[in-house]
Amino acid sequence: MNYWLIKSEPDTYSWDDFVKEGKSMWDGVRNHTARLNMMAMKEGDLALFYHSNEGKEIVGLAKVVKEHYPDPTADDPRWVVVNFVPVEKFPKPVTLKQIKADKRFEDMALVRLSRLSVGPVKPMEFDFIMQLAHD
DNA sequence: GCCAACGTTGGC
DNA sequence: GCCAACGTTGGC
Repeated sequence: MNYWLIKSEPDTYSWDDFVKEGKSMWDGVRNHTARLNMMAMKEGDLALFYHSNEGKEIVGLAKVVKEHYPDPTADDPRWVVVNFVPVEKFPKPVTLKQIKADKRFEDMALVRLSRLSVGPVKPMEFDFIMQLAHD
């Protein structure tokens, strides 16, 4: 089981939109590093759902229900999508500010590669986030 | 609105 | 194949 973090601008696609749809095809990723991460995702992997730009906080948890397949919105068939379903909305969203202030997250991809839209999360980091999101 | 980080493009 | 110029993303 691996853990991930996926970013979305809430103006474009928010957590509420995601819940309303019940399922999401994560399309539009046009970055090679992000693509590699998507291709490494397995069914059942968990992903933190982050609101970039507006909010700048991790708002909930999603689960991979379908592994990578070609992105129907792309000209080039090498771009891929993954399907997610919502698992849980966090009672206490974890803000980027909190994460940056906490030494346990200093090596986190979210902090070090701020522009990466789909990044890995270490099991320890995932556990800490889950604690912050629920206490 | 600015700027840093990063990716892409195009001239050489 | 290098690198400068430019565009985009995302935090502040």
